[in-house]
Amino acid sequence: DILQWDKYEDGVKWKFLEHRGPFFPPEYQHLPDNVNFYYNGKVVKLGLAAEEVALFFAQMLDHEYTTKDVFRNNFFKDWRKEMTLEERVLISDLNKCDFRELHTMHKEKVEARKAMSKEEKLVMKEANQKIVEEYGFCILDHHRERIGNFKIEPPGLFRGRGEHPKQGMLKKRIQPEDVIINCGKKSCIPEPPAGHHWKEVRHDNTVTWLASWTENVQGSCKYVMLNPSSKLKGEKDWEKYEVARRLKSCVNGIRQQYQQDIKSKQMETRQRAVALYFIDKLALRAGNEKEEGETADTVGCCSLRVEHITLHDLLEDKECVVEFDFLGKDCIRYYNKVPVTKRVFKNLTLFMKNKEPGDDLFDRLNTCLLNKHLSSLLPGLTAKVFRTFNASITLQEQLQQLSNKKLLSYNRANRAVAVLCNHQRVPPKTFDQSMAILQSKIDGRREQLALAKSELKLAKKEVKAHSSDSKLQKAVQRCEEQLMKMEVQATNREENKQIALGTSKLNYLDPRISVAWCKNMEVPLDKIYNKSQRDKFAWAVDMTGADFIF
DNA sequence: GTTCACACTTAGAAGCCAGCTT
DNA sequence: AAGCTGGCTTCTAAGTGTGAAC
Repeated sequence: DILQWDKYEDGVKWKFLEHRGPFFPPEYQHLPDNVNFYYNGKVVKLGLAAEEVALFFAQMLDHEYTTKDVFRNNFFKDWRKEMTLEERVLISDLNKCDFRELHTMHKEKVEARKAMSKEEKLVMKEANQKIVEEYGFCILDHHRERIGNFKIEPPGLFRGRGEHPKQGMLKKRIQPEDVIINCGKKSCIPEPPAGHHWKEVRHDNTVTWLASWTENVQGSCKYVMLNPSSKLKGEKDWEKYEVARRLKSCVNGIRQQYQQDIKSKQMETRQRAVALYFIDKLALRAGNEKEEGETADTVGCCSLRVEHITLHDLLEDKECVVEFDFLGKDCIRYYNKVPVTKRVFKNLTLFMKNKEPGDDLFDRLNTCLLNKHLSSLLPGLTAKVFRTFNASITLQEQLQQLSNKKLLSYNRANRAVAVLCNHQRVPPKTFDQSMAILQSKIDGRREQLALAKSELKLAKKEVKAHSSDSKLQKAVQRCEEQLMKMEVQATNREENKQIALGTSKLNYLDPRISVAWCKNMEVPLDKIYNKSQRDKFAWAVDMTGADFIF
């Protein structure tokens, strides 16, 4: 059933689609009378609009964001737009604003929520479930499917990543009048909230979204779409991995070709070949152009600048080393020292000749040209397929090599992929502390084991009575098992310190590799995938046997 | 060609909660 | 019973890639 993804004519994604429309956050309510905002030491009663935005800022007072100049300036500028004329005349300096009472009130509210009784929490939970039940599902071609993000994003202050020029700007409240509904012609049209109307109701079955609106900070479109567990998303996921498998069968030829292309007389071809070499070898992202000043300064392969690489004829006993140092997606730093072929090295020297640090490394190349070339080599091939392919093939090879210690091996293999894809995380604040605790537990257990062992020895010597013997034997065994478990946990945790495994698991690793491995190793699938991951990969669980090869 | 709009995937942070220890 | 921790969920920003308009 799942394999019928091409059952409709070109571009048609569904025949029937019915849903309740998105769920809107509650309207803002005025602050209680005893909570005050102060300007220049004096109480100022703000109007509804200005007060709401003030509270957004107040809530973030503990966050580093509110100390940054860009954030503060953007916030203040947008906040003033929400003020009445009178408020705007009065409030001209953010430094004279005192939000502390609002901040305290917010923290107390959070505390109060935490301190709720079990019964109260249950009431809340049930109310939430009712909302999910009502708004969280749709009917798509006879199937009831979960919607991913059925809630309209509440207003707040924009939190960009890294040095984002728009951080702190006001993200405005979305009204039904801003929202486009997409549903089937023959379905019930969702009812807008009382007294409101939709911006538009359309019936476009060539797209998969159920509702959309334009966000005011970046001017981009936001969509309400299905959950990853849905059939529609599952089919798309399966297709993605099938393209990657097709790449596997012709990657040798493609590699030979770009090695040849590096010698081309055409500069464009040579740049394309070197870029592809990086994308294949280092799993770099494509690197689309970005509008300057609109977002944080990040790059991918095609948008690398001269300042992002340093060439070393010799570095740490290796010849022809390229040192990469740049900010990638989400401002995650990519730092790597990579020995490359002489030919690549010579070309990079040439590409950098007579250029300033801020100039493009590949001045004749962009992602469009690269992808056009790739799709001529294999239909459906684009730059990002290399990431999927290299991630999945790495997992498969690693699992073959490390087939001894089961779960630890799987995590190691997963980790190798995460390192390749540069999926990082900030180590948890309490990391060192919790490692120390675990270590002391291990030490304690080790002592216990030694004790149990010597007791057993003694018992064997002194008494021949096997009843007490087997009891001690069991104690030793249990101790050993627990010790082993903790040691594995410690190794895992240490090796995972700065690495995020989730992203590759969810987006790059063909789940059929993992399903087949579980079957072969007799490891239960839930040791590898939690509930939502099993739901997302239901298609793979269904179709995969122990003999699957990527 | 170049730009822009659009639709969709990929991403880390933050929030939340169950289950453990103390 | 309270506090902590780690895993899971939610959130939404930030990418990729295509096709139409200019």
